[in-house]
Amino acid sequence: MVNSRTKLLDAAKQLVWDRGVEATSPNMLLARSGVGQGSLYHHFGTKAAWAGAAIAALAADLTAETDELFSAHPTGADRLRAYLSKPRAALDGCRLGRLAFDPEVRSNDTLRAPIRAYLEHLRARLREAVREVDTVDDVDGVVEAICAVVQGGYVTSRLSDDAGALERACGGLLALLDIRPDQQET
Amino acid sequence: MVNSRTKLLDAAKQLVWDRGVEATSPNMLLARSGVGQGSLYHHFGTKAAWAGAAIAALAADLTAETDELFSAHPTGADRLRAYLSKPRAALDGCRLGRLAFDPEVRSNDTLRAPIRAYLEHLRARLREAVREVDTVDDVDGVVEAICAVVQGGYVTSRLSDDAGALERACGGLLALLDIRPDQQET
DNA sequence: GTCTATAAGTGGATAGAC
DNA sequence: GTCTATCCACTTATAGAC
Repeated sequence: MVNSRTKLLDAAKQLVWDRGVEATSPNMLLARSGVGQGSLYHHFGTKAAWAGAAIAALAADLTAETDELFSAHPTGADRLRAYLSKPRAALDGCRLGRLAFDPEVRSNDTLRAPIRAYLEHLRARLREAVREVDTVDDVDGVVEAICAVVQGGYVTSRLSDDAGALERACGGLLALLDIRPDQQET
Repeated sequence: MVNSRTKLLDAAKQLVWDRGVEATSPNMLLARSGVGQGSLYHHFGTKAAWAGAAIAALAADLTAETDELFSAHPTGADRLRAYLSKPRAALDGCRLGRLAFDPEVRSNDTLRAPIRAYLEHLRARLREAVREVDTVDDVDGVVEAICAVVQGGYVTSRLSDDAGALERACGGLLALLDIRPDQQET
C-alpha cells in the first residue's frame, strides 16, 4: 500500500492538470486521494504547499520526458520532427501551460518558478536543435514559434473541441520548416 | 451618466479578461462596477448570465477588430503580415483564448459558443489569405499554425513574464512564411 | 499520522422594503 | 430599478482526541 503523502501528491497532480489550482479545493483533493482531512493538513500545511508540490512534480515529469525524446534522436531536424510529431492529449491541455492564466499561480512566485524553469529548459534544447537547421536565420524566433505552436495548439484544440487542431498546427509548422513529417533526413 | 447595466457589462468584460469566469465573484463585479447588489440581480439573474454577456461582447469586439485589420490590407501576404505583426498586450492574454482552461467556461456550452464562433471566423479569414500565398502547400496546417502561434505566444509570454516572447514567435513564423516583417510585397 | 469537530470567511443567490 | 438584510453551501483551514 502506498502512503498517504504519495496518494495526495498523485491526486494533486491530476487535479492541477485537470482544473488548475484556483479551481481545485481541498475537498476535491480528499475525495480523489481517498485520504482523510487530518492527513492532508499533516503532510501539507496549506493549499499552496500541495499545489506547489504538484506543480514541481509535473515539471520534473515534463523535463524528463523532453530530455528522453531529444536523446532518442541524433540530429537537430530529427529532434524537431520528433518534438512536433509526438502524440499529445490535445484536449487535456499542457500540464504546465494550462496554468498560465490561473490567478492563484500568477500571484505566487513559488508556484510559477518550476514552470518558468521548464520552459527555459525546453527553449535551450530547441535552440540547439534549430541551430543545426541551415535554412533557419531567425533562430530565437523559430524556437519561440515552436513553443508557441504547441501551447497554442492545446488552446485552439480545447476551444474548438477538436484534438486535430494541435496536430494540424504542428504539421503546418513542420512543413514551413521544410522538415517532412514522416521521413528521415539524409 | 451611464446606466447600471452598461457599468456592469463593462466591469464584467474587464474581470473576465483579467481573471476568467471561475475566479471572478459577484462581489468583485459589484466592487469594480460601483453598482449595488440589487441592480446586479435585477439585470442579470445568475453569474452565467453576466459572464455570458461579457464573453459575447468580447467576442464581438475581437471579430470587429479582426475584420477591420483584414479590410485594411489588400493582399493575402499583407494581411498575414499585419495579423502577425499587430501590437498585442502579450502579458494580459487573449481576451477569449485565456478562457480555454476555465472550468466554468468549459462546462457551459452557452459560454463557449461565442468563443468557438470567433475562432471559426478567424480561421476562415486566415484561410482566404493563406490560399493566396503560392509557397504554401498545407493551407489548413498553416492556418492552424498561425492561430496557435498567437495563442501560444500569449501563454509563453505569461509564463516567462516576457512580452517579447509573443513578438518573437510571430516574427519567427513570418520568417518561415517568407514574408518580410516590415516590407511590402511586390 | 490519522481522525472528527468546529469555525471564520466567501460565493452565489433570494426576500422584501423603498 | 435599486437598496439592505438574510441564507445555505462550500472553502480553507484550526483544534484536539486517538
